[in-house]
Amino acid sequence: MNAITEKKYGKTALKILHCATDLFAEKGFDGTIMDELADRCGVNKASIYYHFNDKAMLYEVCMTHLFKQVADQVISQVDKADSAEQKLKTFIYEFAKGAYQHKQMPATLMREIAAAGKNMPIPARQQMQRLLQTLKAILKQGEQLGLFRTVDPLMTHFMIIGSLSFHITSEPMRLAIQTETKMDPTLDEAIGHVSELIYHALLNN
Amino acid sequence: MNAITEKKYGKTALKILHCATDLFAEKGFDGTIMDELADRCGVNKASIYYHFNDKAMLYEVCMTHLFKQVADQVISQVDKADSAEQKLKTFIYEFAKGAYQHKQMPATLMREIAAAGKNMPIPARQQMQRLLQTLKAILKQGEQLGLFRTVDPLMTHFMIIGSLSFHITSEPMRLAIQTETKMDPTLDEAIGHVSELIYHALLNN
Amino acid sequence: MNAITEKKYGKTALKILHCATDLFAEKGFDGTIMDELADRCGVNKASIYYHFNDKAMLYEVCMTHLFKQVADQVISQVDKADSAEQKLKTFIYEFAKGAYQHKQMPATLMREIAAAGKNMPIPARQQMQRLLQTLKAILKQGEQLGLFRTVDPLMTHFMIIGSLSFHITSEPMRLAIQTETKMDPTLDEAIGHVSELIYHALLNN
Amino acid sequence: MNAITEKKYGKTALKILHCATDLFAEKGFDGTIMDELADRCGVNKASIYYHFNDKAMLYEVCMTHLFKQVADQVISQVDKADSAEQKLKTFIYEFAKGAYQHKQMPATLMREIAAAGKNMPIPARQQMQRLLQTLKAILKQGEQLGLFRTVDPLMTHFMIIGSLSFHITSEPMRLAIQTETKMDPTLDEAIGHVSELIYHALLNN
DNA sequence: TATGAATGAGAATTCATTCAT
DNA sequence: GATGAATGAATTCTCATTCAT
Repeated sequence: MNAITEKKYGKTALKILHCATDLFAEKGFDGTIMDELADRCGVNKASIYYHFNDKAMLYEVCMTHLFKQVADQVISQVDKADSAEQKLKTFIYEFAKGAYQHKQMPATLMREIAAAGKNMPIPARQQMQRLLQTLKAILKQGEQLGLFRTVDPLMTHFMIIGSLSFHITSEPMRLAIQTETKMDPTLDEAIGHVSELIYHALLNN
Repeated sequence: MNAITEKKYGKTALKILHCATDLFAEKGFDGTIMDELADRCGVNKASIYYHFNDKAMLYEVCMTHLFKQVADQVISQVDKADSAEQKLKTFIYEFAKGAYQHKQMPATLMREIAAAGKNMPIPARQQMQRLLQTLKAILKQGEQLGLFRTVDPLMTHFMIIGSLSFHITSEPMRLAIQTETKMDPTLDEAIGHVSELIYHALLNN
Repeated sequence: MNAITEKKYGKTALKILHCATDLFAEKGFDGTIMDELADRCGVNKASIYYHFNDKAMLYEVCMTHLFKQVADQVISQVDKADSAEQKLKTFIYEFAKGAYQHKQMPATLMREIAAAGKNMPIPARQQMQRLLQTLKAILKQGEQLGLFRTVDPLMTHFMIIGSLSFHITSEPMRLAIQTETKMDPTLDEAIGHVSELIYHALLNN
Repeated sequence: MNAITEKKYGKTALKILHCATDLFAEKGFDGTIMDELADRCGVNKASIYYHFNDKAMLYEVCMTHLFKQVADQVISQVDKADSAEQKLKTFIYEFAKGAYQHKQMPATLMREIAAAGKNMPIPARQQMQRLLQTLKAILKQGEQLGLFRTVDPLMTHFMIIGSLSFHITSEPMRLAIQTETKMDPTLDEAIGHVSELIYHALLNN
């Protein structure tokens, strides 16, 4: 049971939340139109305002839940891993999986970063901070053990989430572009490739 | 002399084009307001419509020129390099430099990829294709020489532009976040780090 | 209860429809300004767009209802008449009366014919077709009985609606021009004169 | 040599005048856009303002010339006719011919009458007055000689110009409507029919 | 809670007209 | 006289938000 499906939201509110998360990811905050949202979820427009105060608030709730889901998942799995090496692999893998499963997240993240985070709701931003802190700890530990090259953690963080976000979000474009009728790799293969690539980049030697 | 400053556009049109490119990168297509644009460039709003037919057309011209500049620069430098290894390094380095110098480009690219390319003007998209083709050729050559690991070129392409776009675009956020008062690396250092990281990921062994 | 006042339209929509029909007749499609319309009916401009999608759609609804009203009235009365002679008289008289009562109709008709019907909404045009078919049937019947001269029905149709439209629509001009202070004939007198004139023109001998 | 082709207008001005007359007839004053006009005559927009002060002035010149041409032709021919009967026939015939040859005239007339003459430039209106006075004289004479029925001259005037204007202007619509592939009558046949019809209506007995 | 209707404040676009050359 | 560029004042249409029921 994820954050959004929890207690406090009724059936209508949940419908709104899900459609809104999709729509915001698809069109961005400015490109999302409340009428269209209402149509999409088959809910009266005024209902949206009844359940969420306004567009900005709705955005905040959507984004916070979206980012929290992924952050929670990544962090909880990382915590279970033993070695720095395993933790790093887990971090990459779980972030990739979370982003794959919640494609609205990398899409939104890209828009927000493009906008220099000016529209990113604070609570959503905090979720990204949690992930960054987690990575920092892993890198520090691995570095101290001589496993990883010494890298700037922030730069590394953005490389990981950047590579994966681009990779995942560009899937529809890739399929459209691909002239050779080569099948796109499966979810796990793709994640595997990308995370290996990144992991490779960080590894000492 | 880059594409935009060429003949064909007068002083006013150029002013509009430059401001618009900035504004679109900053706020996205939907977030950009024509009144604000007119104000920014100190031009009458109707003038914008005189020179460019509408917002969409203006966007197309801006984006095409923006992407063409970077693509031209990358490709021309890659062509000058000798070995596959040097070409790859050049590709990464020049893309990074171009994106650094034209920060509107990675920002826009991120928004467009987030929108699954649905708003990306065709001519701008073609510039990205040129870059992809260039990388493909490099990877093929390097692979045949046994220098590079066998990687999916599309995936690799997105990793390179994804990492760098995130890195460059997140600069303001990084500066804001950075609690420790550590100086941000200089342009060349930053580019160097990131490109080395990526290069490392692709290298055999 | 006429077509416009029927169910389907609420109070506000009806107000808009009535004012718009007047304004379109007065100023034509291009001369009608939405702000002015909003002011005239004391309704917010956005309400117009809420009820009718855009200016063109509003025009279509207005015109269709306007022409339908007159066509319905004419045709239902013609159906009640017995002889071809009576039917022709009824046709002319009822069209004249309808046009007199709904002066927006001849005015609009004139503009539309002047524009070669290029802006006439299809459903409104169909109402004119119904009238033409009705007249055709009358003329055919009267001709077969040897009552009417053999005339081109289309030409006759345009003569009837042309004469009456000009007559009715020119009323304000006539009143303005008329130097001699002769009272304008009453509604029925005027209709009587004109329709007699036309009737005369068609009659055998 | 008609009024427009006379001395005072150069080649460019004449081109503008002709195109403008067409365009005004086609789209009306409000529907005519100066850019479109400039395009149509292949003349720079500023040139139009150089030759004619503004849109209203251009309209006045066009309309005055247009209406004067027809009025002159009708009146000069009527003057040549002997009997009241001949004069009436000539009036109808020449008006029809003039309107046929200058189709912009009936089209404009219809729009102007629909607008209750509110936009009709004074000089153009005066041309219509000249025609009306001519008809009045004819009718009076014919009436006194017992040839014509006693009819309201204004009403009669509008019937004549109304019938003919509708007939002439509706030609494209008639051709479009005509399901039976019956040829449209030739110019003279059509004029003959309509004028006979009208003449019939006025004749005593 | 839900909904159709309403609305003020925009935002895109158009258009007659003017200006500088 | 001619022309490309510029512009202020509309004008159409949109959209987040609120209201009444």
